[in-house]
Amino acid sequence: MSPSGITPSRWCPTPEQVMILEEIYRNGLKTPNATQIQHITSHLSFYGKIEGKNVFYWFQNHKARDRQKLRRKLYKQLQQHHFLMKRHRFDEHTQFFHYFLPQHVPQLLPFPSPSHQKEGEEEPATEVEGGRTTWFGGDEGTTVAEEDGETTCRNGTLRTLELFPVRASWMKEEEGTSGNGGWMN
Amino acid sequence: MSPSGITPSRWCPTPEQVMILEEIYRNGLKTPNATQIQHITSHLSFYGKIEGKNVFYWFQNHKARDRQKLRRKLYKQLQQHHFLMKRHRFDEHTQFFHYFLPQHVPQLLPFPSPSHQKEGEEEPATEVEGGRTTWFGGDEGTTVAEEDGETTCRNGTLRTLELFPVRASWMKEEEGTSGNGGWMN
DNA sequence: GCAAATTAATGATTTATTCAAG
DNA sequence: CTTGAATAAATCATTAATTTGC
Repeated sequence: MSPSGITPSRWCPTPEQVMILEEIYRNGLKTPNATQIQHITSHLSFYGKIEGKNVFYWFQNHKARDRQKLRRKLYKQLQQHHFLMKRHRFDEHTQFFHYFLPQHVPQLLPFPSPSHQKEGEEEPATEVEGGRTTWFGGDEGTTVAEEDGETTCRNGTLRTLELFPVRASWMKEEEGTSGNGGWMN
Repeated sequence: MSPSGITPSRWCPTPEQVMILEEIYRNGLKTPNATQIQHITSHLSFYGKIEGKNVFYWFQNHKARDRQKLRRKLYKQLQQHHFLMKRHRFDEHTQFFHYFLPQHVPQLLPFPSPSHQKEGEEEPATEVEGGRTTWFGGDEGTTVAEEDGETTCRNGTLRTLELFPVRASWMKEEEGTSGNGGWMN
């Protein structure tokens, strides 16, 4: 590659360029027209080499991956579709409330199968999770510590603890896939 | 510290819990789903009182403040480049200028709130703050057209020369068409 | 050294966006 | 055009660090 000198094979956006593009996108411009592309390009060229097609492709890819991500999320949530029941509580408008709506159903199925790609949308190439290793006890969630009255706020018993498998399989789940199971009761 | 019997009003993570949470985060888990939150919670409960919502909020806050930190950093970079002051001379009579640049670029980076200066960073004192996003709100003289899609071609009043052929389908919302309108250079 | 006063961190809530379905 | 669900941004509130005068 790079036959003549130091010509990169493809556009390498600078952090500023990415940031500005994302901000433009977030502000509502999802598909710029030609004029907009031209102007965005000329402004971004201040931060590095860039041409119109880079901007065009960036918006196309960004929008596509946005939709893809959201669709995958919705798909996973549809897998657990049963437990979308309304509860009426005083805090039902809070963020974490919506997060815990489903009860214990996520445990029924260990996890979404690693090969559950929906039709054409994927790219995850996630290294497959190994055994599901339900290495957590029967703790059922909340407040498992004993109530000894001691608040135990930042008890200084800092010792070299062996971290439990923090790079275990379940952590490798992709970001943004926050399916809502019942983590709160 | 809270004396015995007094329940602290909020979760006070132990150093072990914080360490483990940070380790998990660093290893790539930014938004745990409900099942993951359950697992983390039940394991962290070994080190002290904790419940699911604490884990949930911890990740939310940690991720948000990570982003915030990074955004501040990039903001400084942008600031030293004087991006906000830079304007291209030929922009000022164009559609792009009116509906894109002046209102939106200044608020590209919602930098930290002016009330709380975190780590010795001074307010940039840019006076371009008030404008609310008037993306498509041409209420005054700029009401030439709905300016998405066919640009200025409604009445046949093509005022200036077209820098780009503004007609292609990819301008609408259609991204299936890979044919460019000749804007690629 | 020691608390009151002040400031910085951070846990917990609220508000605004976003996408897509109805 | 409205609504649901998810979540990021912004904000509120409380705890911890620290400064300060004695």
